[in-house]
Amino acid sequence: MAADDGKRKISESTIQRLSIYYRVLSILKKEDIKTISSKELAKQEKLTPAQVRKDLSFFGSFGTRGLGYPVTELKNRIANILGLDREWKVAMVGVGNIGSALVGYKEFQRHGFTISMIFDNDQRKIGSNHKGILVSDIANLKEGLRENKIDIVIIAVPATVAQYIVDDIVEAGVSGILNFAPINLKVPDHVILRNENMSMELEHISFSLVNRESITATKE
Amino acid sequence: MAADDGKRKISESTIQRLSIYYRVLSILKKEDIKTISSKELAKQEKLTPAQVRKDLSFFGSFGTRGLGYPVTELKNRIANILGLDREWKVAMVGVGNIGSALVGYKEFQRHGFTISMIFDNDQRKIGSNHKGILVSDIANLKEGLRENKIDIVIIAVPATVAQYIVDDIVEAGVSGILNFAPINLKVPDHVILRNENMSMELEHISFSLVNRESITATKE
DNA sequence: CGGACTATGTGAATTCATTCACAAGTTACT
DNA sequence: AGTAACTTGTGAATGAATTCACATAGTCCG
Ligand SMILES: NC(=O)c1ccc[n+]([C@@H]2O[C@H](COP(=O)([O-])OP(=O)(O)OC[C@H]3O[C@@H](n4cnc5c(N)ncnc54)[C@H](O)[C@@H]3O)[C@@H](O)[C@H]2O)c1
Ligand SMILES: NC(=O)c1ccc[n+]([C@@H]2O[C@H](COP(=O)([O-])OP(=O)(O)OC[C@H]3O[C@@H](n4cnc5c(N)ncnc54)[C@H](O)[C@@H]3O)[C@@H](O)[C@H]2O)c1
Repeated sequence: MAADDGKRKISESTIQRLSIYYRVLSILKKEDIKTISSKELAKQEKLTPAQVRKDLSFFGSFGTRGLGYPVTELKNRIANILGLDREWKVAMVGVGNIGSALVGYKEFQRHGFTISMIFDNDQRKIGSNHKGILVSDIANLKEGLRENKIDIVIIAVPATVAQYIVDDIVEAGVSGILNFAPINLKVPDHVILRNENMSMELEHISFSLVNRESITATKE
Repeated sequence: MAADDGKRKISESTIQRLSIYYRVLSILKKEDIKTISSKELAKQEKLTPAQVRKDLSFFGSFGTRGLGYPVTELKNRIANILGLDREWKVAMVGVGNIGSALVGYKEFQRHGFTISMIFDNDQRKIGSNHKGILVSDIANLKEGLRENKIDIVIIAVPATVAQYIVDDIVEAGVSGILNFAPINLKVPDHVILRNENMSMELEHISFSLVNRESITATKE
């Protein structure tokens, strides 16, 4: 039977959870644990066993009844599903506060995302080295992305210029974008765009705090 | 009728969207636009008008039929719902790569989140200044949080020590935590914990890229 | 002031996601 | 080999979120 790569519709949340399983499995593997049941896997991350099994079942059946899932095998299989069994070439655009923090982030490399190019428009930065990567002139963005066959671009420039840059990135044929600017970028349908908006996370916290303040609300 | 603060169950996604509406409304206000319809508001962010109206309807009815929503009023109301009409006292724990980027992030301040304390365990950093904030010794974490009545803590320390620090934070009575370490932290039910996991976002992108590669997949 | 138009607010219908519950496969032990 | 104990994989049931569709209420302009 051919590789299982139909066009099933996988929900956003299932994808998120696959990442979570992957992380847990990596740890289990390091601890030299050979198998894990859906029950255990679920407990670690406050999910339900049924959910774990259902998520995995979308992609095949990897477990052994009565025993559980083989850790290493499942980890590899999830890596394959998530596309972590290959190297992704990543470029960073904007190497200011957040950009330079991210360039040095080990976790990316560990999951197969290699940042190999950096672009900026600041003359003082262009030509300099950041963690061993030469900062290129933003003027060369399109050619640079094409020549280096970049798969994914991380946007870490001010919101005001982000759309222009995204347009170039799309024109250069890149179809994966991770955006840190707090703005809704417009991209064609075939481009995968994800946004990381930290203010929104804080706002979620403040909402939750406000809407449960009653717990401690002793009048005055 | 008294302030509308029942215990309705608002979905995660509605809360996220409120943040989005808030951002759009802020821009509209700056552009001096007085009213906006659910249709327009939806279009800006690729949502449906019905969804906008439904989201807002959970909290009351702010619109005018035939006209739309009054921008300033709605913005203020959402600010109130999200708890952005007050100041939140925030502390940063760990001022390395990501921690120091975040300390200087203007957007937080603009939404009412004021970072007023920083903790670290690195002797070279303790006592120094980061964007005008004195770096305190992590040993003083609990007292510091209590004395300064910190509402929310941002965790930007290595994953290996994050849980210990969270335990202290919880003991200190803080009930909002934004975590950047790629680890599942355990907190009591009354504590609001949100995780920001950037690798997961990249993995989401690679998953999507792999699962639609067929589009450009001309065999070799 | 009246009629054409516009847009809200919301039950009802639908779609999507999670949980239940159990038949069936595997282990482990005697 | 037989049996007790586990745990998967998955349809069916439930629950949650989104979308539909329309009655209702306001605007706007001549
Ligand atoms: N600082 C944070 O912690 C943080 C957190 C989340 C999101 N963000 C967002 O990330 C983006 C960058 O934030 P920052 O704090 O790093 O800002 P920054 O000003 O420190 O960095 C921006 C960088 O982009 C470069 N740049 C500006 N215009 C450019 C252009 N046209 N082409 C190429 N490069 C250009 C600048 O030279 C600078 O190096 C902003 O959109 C911000 O809202 C920042
Ligand atoms: N660098 C990034 O772009 C990035 C992105 C996302 C998430 N993260 C996560 O954020 C965390 C920090 O990453 P980083 O790159 O800033 O690392 P870093 O090593 O640059 O910074 C960590 C800081 O925490 C301090 N620290 C260590 N142990 C401590 C303790 N017990 N008490 C108080 N402070 C302590 C260190 O002194 C240092 O200042 C990690 O968990 C990392 O996975 C980093």
